[in-house]
This record gives sequence, C-alpha cells and structure tokens, in this order.
Amino acid sequence: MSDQKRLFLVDAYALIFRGYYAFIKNPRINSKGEDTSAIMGFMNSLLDVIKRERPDHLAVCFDKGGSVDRIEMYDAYKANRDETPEGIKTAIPYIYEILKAMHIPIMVKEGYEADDVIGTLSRQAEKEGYKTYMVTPDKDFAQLVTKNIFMYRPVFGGGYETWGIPEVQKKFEVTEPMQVIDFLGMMGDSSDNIPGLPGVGEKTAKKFIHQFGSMEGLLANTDQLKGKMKEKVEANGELGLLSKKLATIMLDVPVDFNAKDFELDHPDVEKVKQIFQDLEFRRLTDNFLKTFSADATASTTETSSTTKKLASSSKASSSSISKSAGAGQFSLFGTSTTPSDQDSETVSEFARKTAETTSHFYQSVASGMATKLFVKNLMNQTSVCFDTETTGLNPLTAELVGIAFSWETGKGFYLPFPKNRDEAQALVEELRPFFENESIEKIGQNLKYDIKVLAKYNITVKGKLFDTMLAHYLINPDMRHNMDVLAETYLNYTPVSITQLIGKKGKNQLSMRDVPLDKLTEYAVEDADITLQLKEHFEKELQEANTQRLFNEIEVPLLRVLATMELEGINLDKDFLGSLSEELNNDIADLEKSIYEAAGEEFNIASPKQLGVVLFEKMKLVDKPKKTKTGQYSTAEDVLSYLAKDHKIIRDILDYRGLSKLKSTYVDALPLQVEESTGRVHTDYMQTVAATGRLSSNNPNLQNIPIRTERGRQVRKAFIPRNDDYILLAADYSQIELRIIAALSEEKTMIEAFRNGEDIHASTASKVFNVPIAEVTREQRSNAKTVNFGIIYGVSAFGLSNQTSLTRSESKELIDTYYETYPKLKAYISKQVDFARDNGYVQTVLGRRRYLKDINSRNAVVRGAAERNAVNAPIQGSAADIIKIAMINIHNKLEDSNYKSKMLLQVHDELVFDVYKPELDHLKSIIKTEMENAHKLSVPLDVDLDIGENWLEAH
DNA sequence: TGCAATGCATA
DNA sequence: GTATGCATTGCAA
Repeated sequence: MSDQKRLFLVDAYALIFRGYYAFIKNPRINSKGEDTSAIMGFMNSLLDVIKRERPDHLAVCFDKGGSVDRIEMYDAYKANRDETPEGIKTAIPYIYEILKAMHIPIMVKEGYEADDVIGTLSRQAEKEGYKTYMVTPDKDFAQLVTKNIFMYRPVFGGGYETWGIPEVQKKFEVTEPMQVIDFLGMMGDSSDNIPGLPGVGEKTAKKFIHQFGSMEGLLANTDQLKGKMKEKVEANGELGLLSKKLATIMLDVPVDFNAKDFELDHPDVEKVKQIFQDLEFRRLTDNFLKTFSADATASTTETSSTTKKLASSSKASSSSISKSAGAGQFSLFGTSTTPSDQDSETVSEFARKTAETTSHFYQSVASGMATKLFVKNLMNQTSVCFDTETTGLNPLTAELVGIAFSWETGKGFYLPFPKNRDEAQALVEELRPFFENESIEKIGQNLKYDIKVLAKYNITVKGKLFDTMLAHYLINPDMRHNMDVLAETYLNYTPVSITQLIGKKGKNQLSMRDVPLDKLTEYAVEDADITLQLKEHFEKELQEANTQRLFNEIEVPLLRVLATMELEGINLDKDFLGSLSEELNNDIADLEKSIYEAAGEEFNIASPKQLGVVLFEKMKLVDKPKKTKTGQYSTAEDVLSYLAKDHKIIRDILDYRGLSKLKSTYVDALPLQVEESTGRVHTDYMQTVAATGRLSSNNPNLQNIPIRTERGRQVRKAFIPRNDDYILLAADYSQIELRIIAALSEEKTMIEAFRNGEDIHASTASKVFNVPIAEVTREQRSNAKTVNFGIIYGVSAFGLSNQTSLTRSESKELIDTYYETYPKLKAYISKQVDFARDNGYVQTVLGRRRYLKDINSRNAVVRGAAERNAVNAPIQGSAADIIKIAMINIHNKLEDSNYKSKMLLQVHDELVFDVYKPELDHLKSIIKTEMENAHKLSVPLDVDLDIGENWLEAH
C-alpha cells in the first residue's frame, strides 16, 4: 500500500437498497415489528469496508430531493422508479443516527444526487493528492475513474472489486473512462429512466463507441450507419444528446472537501451499542465491536471481553444440540424433527403430501461418538441413498456442507460438515469405508454431481449405483427429470423447495452454509428419503420396459466415465485466443466498411431481415430468392455460400457473421470458462436431456466448437494437450448413422458399398443418377449427400427442395429414384412408423425407448413430426448407444492398466484424448478396437484416428 | 431480472 | 426434415 492518503466515499442509497433487497425473501423484523433489513444490510457493508480497508478518510453520501437539474432537463427522469419501500424510509433516520454516533461525516446537498456529491468530492480530493475509492455497485460511476479515483464495488457472493482505468477500459470497451457517459447515453438505463437511443443495447453501444468514440461522433457520422439503425439514430439525435447529459455526473456541486472532517476517528461505542441493542442487532453488535477493537487504539478492555463472551456463548449454543434427542439408540444423535415440531400451516385438503403432512423421522447426527455409531450403522446396510449438500453448483469449487442418508422410507440422517477444510476432510475419512465399500449399493439423484464433489475430497464412490435421474431418463426421456417433478408425478409429494431455504437465484441467494441446521436437516434428508422411494418405483418400471441392461451396463457405468472426463478438463491456450480476438476485431471493422461500400448503404448486417432486403430487393443478386418459413428471405449460411463465388459482398457478409459469432461465443467466452483451480476447461455433460440418448454439453458447450469455416476452426487450435509429453488424439466414427440405417434396414446395396469402403455419397449418386462412380459430379454427390441425410432426419420433398437448388418436383423425383435404388430403406421407414403407431414408442439397438404420443394425431403437421421422430430417434439413439459403450470400455482399459492418457471429450461421434506420447501406439489400438467393436452390426463400423498438437491438427 | 424470439455453432 | 446450447435483443414485469 502506498502512503498516499485514502478517501472512501460511500454511496449510501445504493448500499441501502442493495442491503434491503438482500433480505427481501427473509426480511429482518424485530420484536417491535420494525423491518430492519435495510439498516442491517447497510451496516454490514459499511463495517465490511472499514474492516477490509481501514480507510483513514471516510464519508457517506446521500441524495436529497432528487436532481433538480436533471428533472428540469427531462421530466421523466427517474419517473418510473417505484416509490421507495417503507422499510427503507424508516431505516434512514436510524442510519443517520448510527453514522453520527460513529463520527462518520454525512454528505448531502439538497437538489443533488449522491453521484454528483461523490463526483465533486473525489475531484477535489484528487487535487489534494488523495486516492479516492467510491463505494458503490452502480456502474455509472465508472465515468469518474481516473488514476487516483477508483470504484470499490461489492460483488455477488461477498467481497469487492476495485475498478481503475484498466478495468473500466476492459468492462466498457472504451479508451477513456469519460466515454462511459457516451456508452450509457447510447444504451440508456431503464432504472434511471434514461431513454438512450432506441434499438441500441449494450453490444451495439460498445460497437458505436469503438467506431465513433462518442455520442457526438456517432451523430455526426450517421451516414456510415445502415438501414433501420440509421433511421432510428438520425431521428433520435436530440434524445441521444439528452441521454448523455442525464448520464453525466456533475462535478460542481457546492460542497467542500475538508480533509480534517473526513478523518475516520473512534466511534462512540456505547451509543452505537445502544442503538444496535434497540434494533435487536446481536451479530452486528459483535461485528461492530470486533471491527473497532481490532484497531488497537480503539479497543478497550470492556469491548474485547464482551466480544469474547459473545463468541463463546454462541459456540455453546450450537454444540448443545446433541443432547436434546429422545431415548434409545438415537440418544446420541442430534435434534430430530417430526411434523409435530413444525409450525403448522394451513394446507388444502387436496394438496399434495408434504413433509408437514407425512410422518417422518429425520435426524441430524452430532459429531464425535454419534458419528462413529452412525457410520457403524451405515456399514450394516446393503443399500443406502445419499445426497450431498454443498456451497455451490460447481463441483470443482463446492465445499461439502453436509450429507444426507436414508435407507428406510420416511427415515433418514443428516451429517453436517465443519467449515474448516481439514476438519471436513477428517469427517469424510470416517465415511470412506462406506463410500468405498463395494457391496453397499449407493442410490442418488444425479450421482455424477455427488461423485465429483467427493472426488475432490479424494473419495472414490464404489459399489453398485442407482441413479433415479438416469432411471427416469430411460423410462421417459421426453420428460424432465428433476427431483421435484419426479416426486410430484410418482409419489404425489411436494418436497421443500431449495428456494424456500436459500431464496431465488440471484444476488440475494444464501449459501447452504447459512441455513440453520434443523431446516437443512429437513430439506436434505427429505431429498434422500424421496430419492429412495423413487428408486423402488423406477426399478419396476425399468424392468417392465426391459431397459435394466441399458441402465446397469450403459448409463450407470457411463456416469463414472463422464465424471472422470469432466474432472479432468482440457487445456486451453488462452494467449492464443487473446491474439485471435484482436485479429477478429480488426477484421470485423474492415469487413463492415467493405460491405457498406458494396451495398451502397449502411444497414445492420446482423439482421437477416435487413440483409435479405438489401441483397435480394436492392441488389437483386438472385432471380428467385429462397424464403424461410416466416416469409423472410433466407440468408442462411448454405444459401449465401452458394452465391459466394460470384459476389464479394456475400463472402464479406458470411465472414462478418462468422466472425462476430466466433468472437462473442467462442474466442471471448472460452477463456472466461477456464477453471481457476485447475487452469483447464471443464464442460458438464448432461446425460438426461437429449431425448434420443445423446449427451449434451454445457458450461461451456464443447460439442459445437466451429470446424466448417477456415476462421472458425482456428478456435480448435486453442485446445491443446496438457503438456509437451502429451498429444491430442481425435477418433471419429465415419458415417455411423448411415451405417446404422443400412444395417437396420438390411439394405444390401448400401451395406455392400460400406463393406467395400466406398465413398457412400458418391456411391449413392452413382446409383441414383445412373453414372459410373468415377463420373459423379460435385453437384450430384452433394445432392445425394443431402438425400442421405434427409433420410436420417425423415425426409420430405418439401424439405429437400429447401436444402438444395432443386425444385419441389425435382426433389420428389430424386427421392422416388432414391427409394427405387434402396427399396429396403423405404420399407424400413414404413416399418418404424407402423411400429410407433402400434406400440406408441420406437427403440434403439439396445432397447432405448422414445415414446411418441403424437404418432396417431389427427393433425397432419403434428403427426408428421412424430413420424420423423420415429425414423430419426432409433438412428441417432443407436449411434449414441454405441459410442457410450465404446467410452465405457475405453475408460475401463485406461483405468485398469493405469494409463496416463485420458479421455477428454465426446462430440456425438467423436472422442478426444490427451495421449501420453509413450502410450500412443497402445492407445491407438485400444481406441480403434473398442470403438469399432462396441456393437456388432451387419455393417462394419469405421473409425478414423488423427493426432496433433491441438484439436485442429488432430482432425 | 427473466423470458421469448431469432440466429447460428455442432453432430 | 433430427438432436442440442448459447448470444443478443427487446419486451414484460
């Protein structure tokens, strides 16, 4: 820290509002019925800042009477603000009083907002050589940042971030913090009712700032804009300038920075204590005393002893829980809760069952002897349901808060975990014999998550597994599989929702850690109890649908494989993506210019609507432009690429589109997804969302990394081996879906082509167009390829003509010829549809079912969709089955022989590995063998292997 | 802040 | 025509 004096200016209302809404779900009401949420929230923030930063100068700034100047400029200014909540109004006098008692100066000026006061003071302080920190979450303040003035922003989940010039430059993509005003003026601010330019959002505003530097620059150069956007901006120039003025924080408020007044001195401890006591703040009093006692000069013997007393009494109360339980074997356990313990709520007679209406016996387990006895009991079971409660959703960073267990309907135990990592690890160790026991079955809902969490505590979950989410996925893949829905559907029971415990997601959400033990016990054990009950249910259903094998031999083993892959992650070359981002920025700007020139006007290239009009009406690039369902001109990638060779503008547009998408979705987004603790990217494979049986990938989605375009595939270069001893290996199935349909339909002609290793699309073309395979033209092959894919998707002449340059009747003819060439394919398709009509479902080679409720619909459109599903689902699903088998077998071989090489990614028909170079030959052979022999079909499966220093090279 | 619509990346 | 996930915009609360 430099010896420069530091001034902290607190934006009072911003923190008060923030504090108030943090408790909105659970308002703090004291015994006098006063809502103290706002005071509590504000004081917590203030003490937090003092504790962390120990400022030498501090003031708190308030608004008073609204901004006279701004209202004069624009009478709607802040007009859509709701009336200040009652809980905040009543809080203000208290906060003033507390601040006075704390000897903290309060700065207000009638007719000015806190922003202006803070702006003015910070500039004055800067002249006197101070470093100023503006304590506020409000982004508007970024305009005030200089090399001596910073924003000190509370962030979600606790903590603060400091924004200096570099942070502001990065956040707003500006060169000067002052440009934040232009940025806000352009995009507007709905909470302050700053109108902004219509149609301009965050992204467009950033683009404009980049291009024109300021609002004035934009308005002076509207000739460089395009279409609708141009019209809108030109028509709203006045509004833009007004918005900018409204967004500008004033620097000439009549207030004076008098350093001496702002010095942080010792509070009147007694007085503050008295106020807090009146408000019934206990923890806050404690916090306050600690904050000021840690400051050596401020502490007195009295305050420090009080602190100690408070601390020890709270500890005693939390450990006393263990004594209160009933008789018998549970006497050592913690509190138990039964319906009679709960505050009863009125429940409608017809409502679903809940914990309050159902008899249950849920207990928390105390530490020490109780835990030892509990584990002993646990080890005597043959089948146990468990559910981990953690501090977050990311298993790589989440800490265990507790684990719930149940092995008997209506009964269960909750084992709370200490916050201290070593102590938590010690408790985990007590449970190790259970988790690593091969003969105790483990039941859970979404076990992949629990397994990953436990893996971070060095625990491998062994033994048979039953995952209710996976079970239900096989029972009905089209439904959703979250536990609440399952409980309501199958058990007619409504569990305690997570939001009842920790609030809605968002800034105000509590951590599991903050939930009182009794509540958490109810919640967590209930989940385990319900999951156990669901298992009983689903076991039968799996049997009835004949999918136990699919369940036990594929989905469940795969869950461990996926957990391993996700924990492993993949190495990402951030620097490479950084430089790619800069290149893209330049190129996008160049392309824009060139497109506008060619078009003779400016328009929004990103809007397909405007683009269609420019290309097909103004420039008339095509005689008969293709239209989309909605009647727009189609500007889809394939339509445009067809025109690309004749028109530079098309090439530029395609590049522009690709580049913008590339930058925002991949190049800029991926580096942010790198996990700090591992330095790698860990995707999450969803095993139960794709109705066909495929996996899906998210956070980030690594199954849609570009490959088709030259620029796009550069992104793949960023995926690299873990280090120089490793190399990436990609293994992909060649034409697996076509091979499957050939095999299932027993279409000899097609099977032969595959057996002979022919290029299947060329082979199809040669037969359909009746030419020797060597003479097939590019266009013929391309059309044949389209039909081949069309068959997989459930083809129609209409769809085909949309995909190709063929007319509807030409398409029909092509399809007819195709079916003549491959008669059994046609028979197979009819057979699938018939099967679905008779049975209500279709299935894959391994019996994975998909139910098609609309297959007999009277609505032809709806029915048609179901029929296409009847054809496609078994094909896509069988391919998914096969690669899943391969993954399990490969994984097992890698583990059994302790290979250093790891499987990293799955992209539907491709697997990516990080191969330890000395193991390369072994790996190649294992991977190829396992993939090609995962499942026997009458058509050989063919796998291509490639290696490289990055994912692109390995292709 | 959350949602739908639109568009686009993959297999 | 199948199956996904995600970024952006603009509207509804």
